[in-house]
Amino acid sequence: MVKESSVPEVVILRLPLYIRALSQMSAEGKTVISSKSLGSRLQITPAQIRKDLSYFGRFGKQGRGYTVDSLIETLTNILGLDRRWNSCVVGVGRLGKAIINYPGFVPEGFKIISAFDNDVNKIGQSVNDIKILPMNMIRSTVEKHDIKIAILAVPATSAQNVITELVDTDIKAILNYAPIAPKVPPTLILRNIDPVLSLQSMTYYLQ
Amino acid sequence: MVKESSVPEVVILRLPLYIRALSQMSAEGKTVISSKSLGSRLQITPAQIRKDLSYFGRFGKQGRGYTVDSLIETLTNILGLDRRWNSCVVGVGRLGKAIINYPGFVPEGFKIISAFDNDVNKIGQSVNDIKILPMNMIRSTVEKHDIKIAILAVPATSAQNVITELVDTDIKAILNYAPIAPKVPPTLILRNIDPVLSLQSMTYYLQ
DNA sequence: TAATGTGAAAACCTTCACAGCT
DNA sequence: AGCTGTGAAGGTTTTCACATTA
Repeated sequence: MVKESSVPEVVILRLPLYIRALSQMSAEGKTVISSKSLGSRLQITPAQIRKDLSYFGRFGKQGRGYTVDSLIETLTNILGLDRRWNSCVVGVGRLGKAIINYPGFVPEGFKIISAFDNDVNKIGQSVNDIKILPMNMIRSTVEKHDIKIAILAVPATSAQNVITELVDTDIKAILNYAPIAPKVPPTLILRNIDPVLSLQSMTYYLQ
Repeated sequence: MVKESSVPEVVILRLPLYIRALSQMSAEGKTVISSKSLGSRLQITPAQIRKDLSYFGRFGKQGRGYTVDSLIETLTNILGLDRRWNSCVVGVGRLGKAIINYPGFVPEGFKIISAFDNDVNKIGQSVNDIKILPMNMIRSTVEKHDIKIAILAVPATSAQNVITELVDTDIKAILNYAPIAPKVPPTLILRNIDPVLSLQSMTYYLQ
């Protein structure tokens, strides 16, 4: 059987964590760190950090550790975070508005270009200088502005339908806030943000 | 070595998903389902569902499947979702307000009882009928109202400090929205909601 | 017949432990 | 001396496959 990629997904999920911790350390004036010190900050074993990094190359110096800034650069590059990723918000209810407005919600590099909604009263209005467009303009807008990421903030009841619409566009990744487990073709990247699931599993350990 | 619990955490994380899908199916009028049909709705293999359930008992009937409503009840009971869980929001900025206001953000059984902030201008005000209290009242309020869950929506810079404060109260679980990997004692349950990490790992697959 | 429940196998991920480099 | 990079070991999770039962 052919493997899509040889890097485990769990490893990819940890890389942004490394970048974040390294950036803090850089801000604190550290120039070199060991896997041990990075690990203790993140509560991850040093061996795991070294193993994770080893999937991509050999970035450390034996006896010394890693150069903070160059490791940040390397990881940023691996994840493709050295480019700008245009995104859009679909669904401009309370949640959608909060997402568009929340400063630092969307980090450097992720630019929200447009917002879509089906509510006739909302269309034409602006949120944080982003004009709300009708849903039927998604396809053309996505194409025109090279939007690759959709942030989905519609009610659960319409989420699957909207996703089916999105599949038909140039959107390549969906950050889904609707509390459903949507079906997407394997070519599309999907991440779910689902605080309710987190709450509902925590209680098991509280009894 | 002693195992804390014999049920893998991944299994616990999937149970709320099962409840959700089963509830939908129940609403659709289905009374009996097989692991196959439940799995196809959630894109999980039937074997995994059967294995997961087998950690807790034998709930199915060979040749038939599972009774939807009784499985919902069983899982709800296992997770402790048949009780009410009092919670509080710490940090009433834009995000905190959105959390308090968002309908269905907090599902049945999770009741937000109080909100805390350190901003003198906010203290005394109400959001969605919940009065904002000063931080130094957390300890007593949590005790008084039997609050077990804290939803943390403070800025990243103060998150670790607030968590350290929370550790000293009767709070047993934290749903953390701050973009940090906080250190908590192993007695406290922690779940992080971190959309930024999700975005930053998605891009790896978009290149 | 149709589907569960479950040991055993396979796949996957983490940790160990140490050779090797600075 | 100190720390990386990495095969190998160990542990965990998923999948297989089938005996069993309604």
